[in-house]
Amino acid sequence: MANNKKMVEAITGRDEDFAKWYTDIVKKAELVDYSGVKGCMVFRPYGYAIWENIQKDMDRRFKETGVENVYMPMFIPESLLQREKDHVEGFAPECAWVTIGGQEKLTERLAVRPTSETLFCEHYKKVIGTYRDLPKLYNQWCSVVRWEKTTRPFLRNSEFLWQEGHTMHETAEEAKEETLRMLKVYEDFYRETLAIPAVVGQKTEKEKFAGAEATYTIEPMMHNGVALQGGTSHYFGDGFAKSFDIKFQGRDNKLHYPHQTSWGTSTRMIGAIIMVHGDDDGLVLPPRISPIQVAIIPIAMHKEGVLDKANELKAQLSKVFRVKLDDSDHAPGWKFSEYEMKGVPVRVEIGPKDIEKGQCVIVRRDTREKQFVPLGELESAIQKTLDDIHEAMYNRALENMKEKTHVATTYDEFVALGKEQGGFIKAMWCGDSECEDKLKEVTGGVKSRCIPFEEEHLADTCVCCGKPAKHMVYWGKQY
RNA sequence: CGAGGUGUAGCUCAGUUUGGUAGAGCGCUGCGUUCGGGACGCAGAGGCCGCAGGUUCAAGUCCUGUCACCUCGACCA
Repeated sequence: MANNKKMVEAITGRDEDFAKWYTDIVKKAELVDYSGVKGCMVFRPYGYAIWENIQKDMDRRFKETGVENVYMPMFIPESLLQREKDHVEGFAPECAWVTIGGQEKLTERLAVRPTSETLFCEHYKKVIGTYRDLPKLYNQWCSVVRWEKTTRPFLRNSEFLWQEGHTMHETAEEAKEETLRMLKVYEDFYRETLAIPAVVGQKTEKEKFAGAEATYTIEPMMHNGVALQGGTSHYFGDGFAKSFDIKFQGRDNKLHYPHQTSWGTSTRMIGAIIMVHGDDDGLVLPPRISPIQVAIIPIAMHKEGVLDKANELKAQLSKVFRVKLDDSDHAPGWKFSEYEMKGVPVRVEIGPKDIEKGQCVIVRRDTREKQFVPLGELESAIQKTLDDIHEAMYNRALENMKEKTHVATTYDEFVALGKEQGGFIKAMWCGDSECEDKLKEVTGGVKSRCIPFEEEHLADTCVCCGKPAKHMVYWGKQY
């Protein structure tokens, strides 16, 4: 096989057809399978293992801030969903409804939860009585259902797995702090665990969550210049508390409404991993969530001692890493490609020549860099390589994000960038949603992503209407 | 939800125009030879042609309907 040829033939080139490349990876890396219901997918072991590793890491981070896990029912009576006006308007159009139970028609139809604010509120009403009951910091891992028109694995599913945190606080300040604290948890998780950089900031009025007072978001940039809403954190004020009549007796012996937050991330993060890090040969998984961190490939394993040595390495490395020894009778070259397609960060090759010299070969997935390592130093070499890979993956993603971030100071610039370049566009904005509508219209889908925490002053006037600018906004097309 | 496309073996697809015995490559199973970038030989298994109706002596092929998937819009995590 020629040196510069793609190693894996089964996957469409990334720059050739990004959408097809994405679907190829999802299938070939055995992440999911389609089911008989539109937009509902089977998580295969390898795909689910990624989710489990994500859960484990995030869950630890949540709990370190004092969050407790709970589980709410999956059905929401229609009357309950309707208690908060903006909320129901936002979600009712994409609800799945249960109207029959067994043989009986239900007197009130039940929504399959699209999100659980209303259920948490109903419960909080019962368990919050005094300021001593606050804060309440609950999270649940579950699936939710939204009847989407067009679906894509991980990015847009009818049913998807996620976590939703819902908290109640004594004061608005505390709730606001919590909203930003959890956004920071997401940001840290993306950087430290997924090796994905992102823009963080506040959603505009038009883009904020149904029923929220403020919505914050983390927006990573995909390799093809399309943004993805990677997680959101909402401050609700006491709006839901009023709608649901949740009150507590304060330190002043008077009744008060508590202040609320919610925050969520979903299996969409797996889509982000694929689209930020993947290459022409398949997945490239961040080492910290990769189900297999080290794939051991024995070379000429029929030869005396090879398999024994490979097993020995496996036993030794398994104490520290997630390890797979592939002793199937596929040719080594086949195995190389297989684990590259699945994004395994480090491959260890061990063959007769290595054993003779007391060494082995380690190869990193992201750069394919090969390294001969004495067996005695294998563990530390792998640890270092995994850390290096994480670092390099983050830096490449950051580079891509920077490269795809443009500045527009005039309307014409904005339209040209939006139509031709993709990526983020930084531009000033007056604060009117009419300008958001117009820019989206003329660019074919560029929307405001967020107002970043760190704004720059690029110009005095709105890029769209020319009125005085209030904010710098990141704009872009999104999944 | 609008426009277009596709459903035939595990996968990629031919066969549909002109109705007449279900096909290829890859993969899979067994045996042997191989093994440092998707090895080779021989022998095999595998299909209610997405699903439901209809037309016909006869339907993968024609007609209705339906479901799923893909691409592009509108909507959304």
